[in-house]
Amino acid sequence: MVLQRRLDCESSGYQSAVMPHVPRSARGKRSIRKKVEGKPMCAFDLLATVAGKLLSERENSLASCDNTGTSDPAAAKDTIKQEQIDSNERSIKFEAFDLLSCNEHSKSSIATSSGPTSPIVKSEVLDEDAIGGELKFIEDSRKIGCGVAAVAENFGNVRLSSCSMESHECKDGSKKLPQGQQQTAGNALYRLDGPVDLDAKHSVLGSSDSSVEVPLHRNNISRNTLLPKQEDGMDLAACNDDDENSSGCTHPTVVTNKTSRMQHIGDRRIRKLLASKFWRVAPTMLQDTETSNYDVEQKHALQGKRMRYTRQRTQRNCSKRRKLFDRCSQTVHRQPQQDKSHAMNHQNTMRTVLDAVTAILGGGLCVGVLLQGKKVRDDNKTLHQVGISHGDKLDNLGFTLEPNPRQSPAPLTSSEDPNFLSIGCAPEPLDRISPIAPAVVDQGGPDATQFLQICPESDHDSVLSPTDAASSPEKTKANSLAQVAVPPMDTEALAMVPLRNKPKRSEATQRRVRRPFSVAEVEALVHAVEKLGTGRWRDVKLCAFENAKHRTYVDLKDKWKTLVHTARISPQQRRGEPVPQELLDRVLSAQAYWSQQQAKLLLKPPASAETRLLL
DNA sequence: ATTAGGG
DNA sequence: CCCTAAT
Repeated sequence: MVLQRRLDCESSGYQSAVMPHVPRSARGKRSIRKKVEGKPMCAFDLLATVAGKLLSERENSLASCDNTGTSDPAAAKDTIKQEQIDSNERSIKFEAFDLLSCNEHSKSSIATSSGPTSPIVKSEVLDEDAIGGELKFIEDSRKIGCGVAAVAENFGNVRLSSCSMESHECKDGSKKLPQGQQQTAGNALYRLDGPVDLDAKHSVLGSSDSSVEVPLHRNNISRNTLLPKQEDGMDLAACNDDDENSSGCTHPTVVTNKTSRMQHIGDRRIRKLLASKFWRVAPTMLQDTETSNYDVEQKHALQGKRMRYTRQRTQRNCSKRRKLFDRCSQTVHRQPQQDKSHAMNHQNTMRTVLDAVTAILGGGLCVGVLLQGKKVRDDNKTLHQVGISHGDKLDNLGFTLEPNPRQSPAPLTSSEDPNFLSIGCAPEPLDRISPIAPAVVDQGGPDATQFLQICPESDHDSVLSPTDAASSPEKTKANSLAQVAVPPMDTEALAMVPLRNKPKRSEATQRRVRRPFSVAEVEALVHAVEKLGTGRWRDVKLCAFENAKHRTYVDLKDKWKTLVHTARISPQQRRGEPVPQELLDRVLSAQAYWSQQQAKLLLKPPASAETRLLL
């Protein structure tokens, strides 16, 4: 069309005006971190406390009633004893993956006492190329989720202490962990979906270095959970709060806008499926007692819309489960991390604990916690807020058991969707590996070669270039291996243990994780808008962000909006990664130009015929 | 599904 | 980023 011609950015006559800064209320939540003193009790501590009491009591009652529950707490105790010896301390440092993936004995004991055991699903994972020669393993999902129970069962002897998500905590260099510990933090995460050999695991823990295990299943994690798929050697601790979506890995490349819209839509539809199906799995793996998704953000839950839920695809899943992870799981516990760990523990809410216990009990029982005789009502309160800390005597804690009104058995949906696997195993959907024409889309503008196509980040950080697409054997390999339609165990799946009877907001919609635009992305956006205009966001998306799955056209439109705003305010008022002034100037120019064009069109549409002829 | 705008 | 109305 007429407007398609390249924009001449010169002399738009627009002068940057310093606009009053409008504070954004929505911002900064993330940066608010409570400072904690003392030793707050974390969710798992309380969990162990309550669960221990509950389980022992339950056991007693079951035993008296004669049952088939041939529980074998001995095994669990053995394990813990060993740990105790190793640690040579009064209290045991227990890692999240220990809790959640330990021995089967405890699991079976729980399962037998609370109903039929869940069907066992296996996941097979292989990811060699990306990691550089790692092992393949098979694991039983039933091994998951038993640790808490095991610990709880043995609570009489053991006191748990746990810690927090180190790798997600780091926000800047100052918070960086020493090298060795970064590794360990990574281990904690990766090993969550790793083999379930307790002894071996502990030996690893005991040693100061365990680099061997670090890279395990990076792909799986990155897709299913939070860790970004990066080239190996990625510094876990270097990731910021948005680690799982670090957008800095955008690799713009010259590419032809070849993909048809049809394909685009189809792809999206598949991703929708993935997004929705994925959620049914994790709960199933753990207990067939409770289902529904944990509602993380109540605020949005009520207004949750189907589209909103599905649209966000894996990314959303990531963030959702990530949050759960933050609440419920921990990672390696080491001296220098104690403070931070406790800070995180503070954010464990009562609900976290209660839900976990409830899930463990599995029987239709609802657990409540009594603190000094008074029932803790607000589940959303932090343990600290409620007044529970390590300093307190555990005697102050009590519990209640109530019949659970709603017991909805989880549908064991181990998806049949072959694509389902691509989330966890396949590095890339096949439709993304299509060959790419060498031609460059441009009308011959001066910076034709600069036209950017933002490439997928969340899935595969590599640039989608012809060479890249050509040499990607791991893709087919991963796909071929992806025979079992079950996502690999991952940290977040484990963290999904705590489930709540949540009638409304069944979708548990959650805000997407924030993924700031990189300069490269801005560049691409600006370029595309310069060419296409400000009213064709779908085209902009297709043109410059075709492969950036996490950028919707709405995102691009919004980004443009903020870019315009940013360009108009003084540099001092700007935040985040600084955008080159040159880009901002182009933003203003393009904005002015296309606004003008729009105005012209509105003013004199009748003359259009003649105008076209002239042009 | 897209676009446009307010929040 | 989210939410929605209007296309």
